[in-house]
Amino acid sequence: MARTTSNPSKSLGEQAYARIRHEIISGVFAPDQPLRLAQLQERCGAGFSPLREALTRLAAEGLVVSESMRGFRVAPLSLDDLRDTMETRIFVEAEALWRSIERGGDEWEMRIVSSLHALGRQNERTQPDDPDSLAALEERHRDFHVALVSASGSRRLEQIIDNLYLGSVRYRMPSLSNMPSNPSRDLMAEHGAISEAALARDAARAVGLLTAHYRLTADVLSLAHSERMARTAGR
Amino acid sequence: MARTTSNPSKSLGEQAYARIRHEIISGVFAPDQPLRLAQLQERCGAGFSPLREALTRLAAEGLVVSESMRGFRVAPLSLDDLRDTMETRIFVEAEALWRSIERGGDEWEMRIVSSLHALGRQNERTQPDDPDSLAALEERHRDFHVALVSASGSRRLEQIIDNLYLGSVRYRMPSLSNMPSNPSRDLMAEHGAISEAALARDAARAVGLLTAHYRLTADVLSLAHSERMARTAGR
DNA sequence: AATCAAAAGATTTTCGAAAATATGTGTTTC
DNA sequence: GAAACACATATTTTCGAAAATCTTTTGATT
Repeated sequence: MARTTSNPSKSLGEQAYARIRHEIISGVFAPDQPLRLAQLQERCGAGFSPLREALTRLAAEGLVVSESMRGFRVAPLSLDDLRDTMETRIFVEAEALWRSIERGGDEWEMRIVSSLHALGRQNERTQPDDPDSLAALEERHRDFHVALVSASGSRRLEQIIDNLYLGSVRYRMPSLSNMPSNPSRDLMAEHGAISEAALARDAARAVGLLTAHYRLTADVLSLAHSERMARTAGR
Repeated sequence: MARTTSNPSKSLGEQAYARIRHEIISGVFAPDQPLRLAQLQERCGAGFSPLREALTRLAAEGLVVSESMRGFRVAPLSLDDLRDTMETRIFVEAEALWRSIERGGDEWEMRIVSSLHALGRQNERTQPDDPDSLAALEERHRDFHVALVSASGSRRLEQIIDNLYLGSVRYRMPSLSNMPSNPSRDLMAEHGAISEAALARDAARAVGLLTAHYRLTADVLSLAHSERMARTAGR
């Protein structure tokens, strides 16, 4: 079979999955937007079977919703879901961070240091109007937070944290592009302080700082989401 | 199209998903067993597309694993996974129970009382050699534990609890059928005590009892799993 | 006997036509 | 005008053949 675009040694289903996933996260597909097979077939260059497979998988992850015999839609966003997701992240990641501080070794410390460094570098070079560099920044940001909790010793907690991150990232992406440089907030300082407390094995302080970091983020995103909803409703 | 078996107003994909899910949980398909499309096609009477869709969904839920270009297998079981899953259940359900005790109203209390009652009834009439009644008992057991934490107010916690239950139920099913009546354990008494503490709004006691209940279960299941592994390895 | 290559076989993955279902439009009836 | 029905269109869902890929067997060579 002739691959129209490229051959990254991945099945078409995998490619379609990755692509649709990315386009939902980055907002190309808006919340609640119907995902029609014919439309995706053209866009992804794949047949029905791999597309349905990709959508089913995304539905299981919570990025799309599927109604029997009526196809798929991008999963909706809501203020309630944002708050719930962020509070649950705090609850789970606080525990995972605590355990990581107790159990983490050199590898864990190295991962924190290096991911924090990479986050800072990407932060310097990111242009607010360049979607690619924003996506890269988000990736670094995720890597840092994953690194913090990566020594919990629990595969299950890791999976839960992954899924909760996925549930929250869609609220952040539009904020990133609309808020070039946040005035009253020094994100790198917050990240640095968390990292410092974690490496000093001060679990209580690290967890407190992480919690505050997420609560602040939740507030910022809530505001941005509400404004976006108000703007969209008036169209 | 002529449905060979029945028409429960569900798509073939849904049917196949429910069936394979049930057969993995109940042990018809053993851990690590390859799931070949041709075999499933015959057994489920569905074509490739709905079957792949069902398997993809089960893979996202963690019941099967998928290797690119090499198909699907039933997800393996392990002592580590069992321990991790049960400890994570304790962590998450303890929080959800605490919140439910704080927030639950009449509906929550009614749900606990009625599901406990139904669990007791099913417990009386269950025959250890009847797979159907064992499945019904497991269903009642699940309903009771879901009821306990059903007033947490967090959709995310509920989803996590659902998924963790799914991750642990496969370890319980074989134990149920091999241990007709557990000698040193009165499960109904444990459930009754948890229910009592929850309804009395004694959060600390309820959480303590629930934790002990799950720890005991984890120990029993660990033992049973180890014995099963030893027996299987020597064949 | 061990090693490797090519062929044969088995299995997964993809495609597009056909069936099943949902949605929209117009017509009739009251 | 509103409800009810039939028809036409749009969309999802399913099927089975064909292509792509992996696995095993065969056979030649050292």
